[in-house]
Amino acid sequence: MPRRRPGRPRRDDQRPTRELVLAAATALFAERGFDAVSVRDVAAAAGVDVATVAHHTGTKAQLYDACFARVFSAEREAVEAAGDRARAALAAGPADAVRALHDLVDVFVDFLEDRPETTALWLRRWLEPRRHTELDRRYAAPLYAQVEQLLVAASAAGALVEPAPHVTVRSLVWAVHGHVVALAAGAGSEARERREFRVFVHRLLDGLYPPAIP
Amino acid sequence: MPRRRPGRPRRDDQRPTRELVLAAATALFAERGFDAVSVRDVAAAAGVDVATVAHHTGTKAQLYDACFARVFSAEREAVEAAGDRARAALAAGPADAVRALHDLVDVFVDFLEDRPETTALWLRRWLEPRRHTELDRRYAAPLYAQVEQLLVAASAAGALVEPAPHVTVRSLVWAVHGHVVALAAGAGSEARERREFRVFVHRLLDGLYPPAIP
DNA sequence: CCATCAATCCAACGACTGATGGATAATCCC
DNA sequence: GGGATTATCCATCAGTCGTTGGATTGATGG
Repeated sequence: MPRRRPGRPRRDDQRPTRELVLAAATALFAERGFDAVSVRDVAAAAGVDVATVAHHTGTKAQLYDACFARVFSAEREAVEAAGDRARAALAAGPADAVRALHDLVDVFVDFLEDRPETTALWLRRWLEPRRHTELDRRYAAPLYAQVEQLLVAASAAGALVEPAPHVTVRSLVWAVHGHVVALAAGAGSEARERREFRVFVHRLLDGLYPPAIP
Repeated sequence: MPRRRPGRPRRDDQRPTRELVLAAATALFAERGFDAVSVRDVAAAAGVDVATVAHHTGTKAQLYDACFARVFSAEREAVEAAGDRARAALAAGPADAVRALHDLVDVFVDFLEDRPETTALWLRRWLEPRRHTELDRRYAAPLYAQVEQLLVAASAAGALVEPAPHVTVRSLVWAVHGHVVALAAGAGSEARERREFRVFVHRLLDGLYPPAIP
């Protein structure tokens, strides 16, 4: 390992240092949590010095927040893009709306399956008593509202009263998180688990909110 | 605050010290997690010295494990007691089996609503990459198997093929955890949230596995 | 070519961590 | 009563933590 001397190397030859640090920190925080990761760990994983981490991302808490903002923004963008497609289908009629709802949920499941660190960070964040209110407002609430709106629109003649849509959406999201955690634990065939979970989700939607057009 | 001198006070006048320490540690670990709680924090919360904590519960890791064993054993006992009642009803016929299934789920929801620290500890434990396999084997798997067995027995003529029962049970459990976290976040009326979540759960069961006798 | 600035590393500070050896006092058993 | 045991606290150790001041090197702009 060539010891790098102080000064100013590493520029333009690869990704900016800040991105290196954020990627390394995200992986570590997702795996071990805030308190079990030291800034020195992050620095070592990124191949830089602790002071360089501080220079680019400030304090440890700010680094943590930056990781969250990065991951959750990606999630929200993916869901909102699918939401736009769903809203377009909504105008076409209830049958298309039902299909759009299922597509939206599929996008969400696909996203979290491909990026398990998102689930890990979500769960860790929910466990922080101070943070999760702000988290709910900035990321969860808009996402939930989108699925909820689609749920109501897709229900038969909009006559949806119970179960309350927000409860259904929340439970669905948590079921996905549980699915991702189970996948990470690696019990059984992964492909089969993925398939069966999708069956569950779609049956759940159809069972709770029967399509208007059978 | 009367400074206690060394020696041997506190016996028989209240709960044993070990129980005091475990209760304090459980509350702290559930709220902040393993790494954010120091042994000194636990000692202060229990009103004893750090060395006393070590004397009764060993190292910090052993203390953590003791808290888990205590909480999860209580959970398993509650569910198994309800499981026994359910198995008794099972012999009476499919209609009673359906009711027994709903009762079992209600017991589970009640338990976690009353003891939110159980959910917090579960989630934290799932996030530990090394631990959750053993956790799954010792606590989760038997619990899941019990609900799963009841699910199959309660389904119409046992013709249950999909969605796979274990996926349903896992999703149900995670939905309950999400419900408890949302309750802790304190959004909206708590009584209403509890009621609506129960509606959701029972509709889910009826929708996915229609009772044999309508 | 020189002044300015950005990026990096080294070294260190004070605070806190988990753990433990040893002193002290109450209880138990004979 | 007196030794043995148990329970408690005090003091301290070595290690790690997050953070920062300052030195060093390269790029940039005139």
